[in-house]
Amino acid sequence: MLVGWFEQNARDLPWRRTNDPYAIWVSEIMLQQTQVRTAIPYFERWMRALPTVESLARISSGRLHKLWEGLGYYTRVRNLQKSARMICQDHNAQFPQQYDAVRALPGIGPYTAGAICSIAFNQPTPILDGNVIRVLSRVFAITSDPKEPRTNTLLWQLAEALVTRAARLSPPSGCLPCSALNQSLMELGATLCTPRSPSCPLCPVQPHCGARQRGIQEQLPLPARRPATTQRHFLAFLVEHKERYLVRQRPDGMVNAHLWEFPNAEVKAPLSTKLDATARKMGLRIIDRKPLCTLKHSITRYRITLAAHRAEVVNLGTLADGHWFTRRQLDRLAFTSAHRQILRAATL
DNA sequence: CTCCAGGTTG
DNA sequence: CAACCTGGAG
Repeated sequence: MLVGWFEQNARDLPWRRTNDPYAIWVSEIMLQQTQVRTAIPYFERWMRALPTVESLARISSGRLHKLWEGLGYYTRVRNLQKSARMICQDHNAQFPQQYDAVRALPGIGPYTAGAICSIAFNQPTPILDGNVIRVLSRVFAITSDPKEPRTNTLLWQLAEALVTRAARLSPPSGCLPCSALNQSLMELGATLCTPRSPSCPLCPVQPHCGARQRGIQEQLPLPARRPATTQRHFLAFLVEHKERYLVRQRPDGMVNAHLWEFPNAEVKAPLSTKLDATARKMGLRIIDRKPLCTLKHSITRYRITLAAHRAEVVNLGTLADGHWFTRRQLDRLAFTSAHRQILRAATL
């Protein structure tokens, strides 16, 4: 019934048009922490640029990060390449099919390993992501915190029982029952069994849904409590000289590692009286005290306000890690979303 | 505007 | 268990 609904209502997504485990792996990594709508154009561009594991293993770091620019969580893309190199070394460039070998690749945890093995290889491996947690919490009316170890174990057991039963039932010919079952659960969570205002009247499972019967579907699953946020303020400087712009690359091991950005510094106060002093410390002088743009963004628990100002160079030696690039060259570098926005504001 | 969602890692 | 990032919903 659920699978029947899925076969009638599945969205036509690019990674559903392939059974190449490499493509399915790439799509699953992109879909970690990322909305389907956002991932689609990235996936299509990626598969054109890097159609095989070997091409991923060989691509330069710069081009690799550019393909991921704007998706966030950039360790994902470095883990993709690290895994591709492991696959070339240890698996003869063939994507492994054993669950344990899949799980051993960096960036692949229990969810992603289960998703790849079930979707690409039709193995009865369970999956439990945010969508499935929501669907199972509601169908089985689980009122305890899904993050709590006992409840989490129960949810994994339910997911496993469902996919195992799907494998056992004699399938209609030409159907991949484990793949279809797991994708059905996720599709239901993504389209009908949504976090807020679920579309219960359209749901194929509605007659069997414990939460719906009790009228508590809107309250499940129990929301996670979130950490307190911290305000932070940054000043960034757009330095243009002879048609070139001053940028730097963030070092390994920090937030947004390997991505490019404009020179910037954290300041204590939002409307900084330290604007000139901050610039001077970096060997720069403010041209226009009116910001080129101000923008807000968040990284984990930090709420960041960033103001960008045009500036000029006073002392070139102070910014040791600076590089000068033309506008055209900047377009080939991977920037964080915040700094890509500065560039857009500057050259619009 | 604020709040929220979301897998893996160290 | 905190850190990682961005886009979308309300």
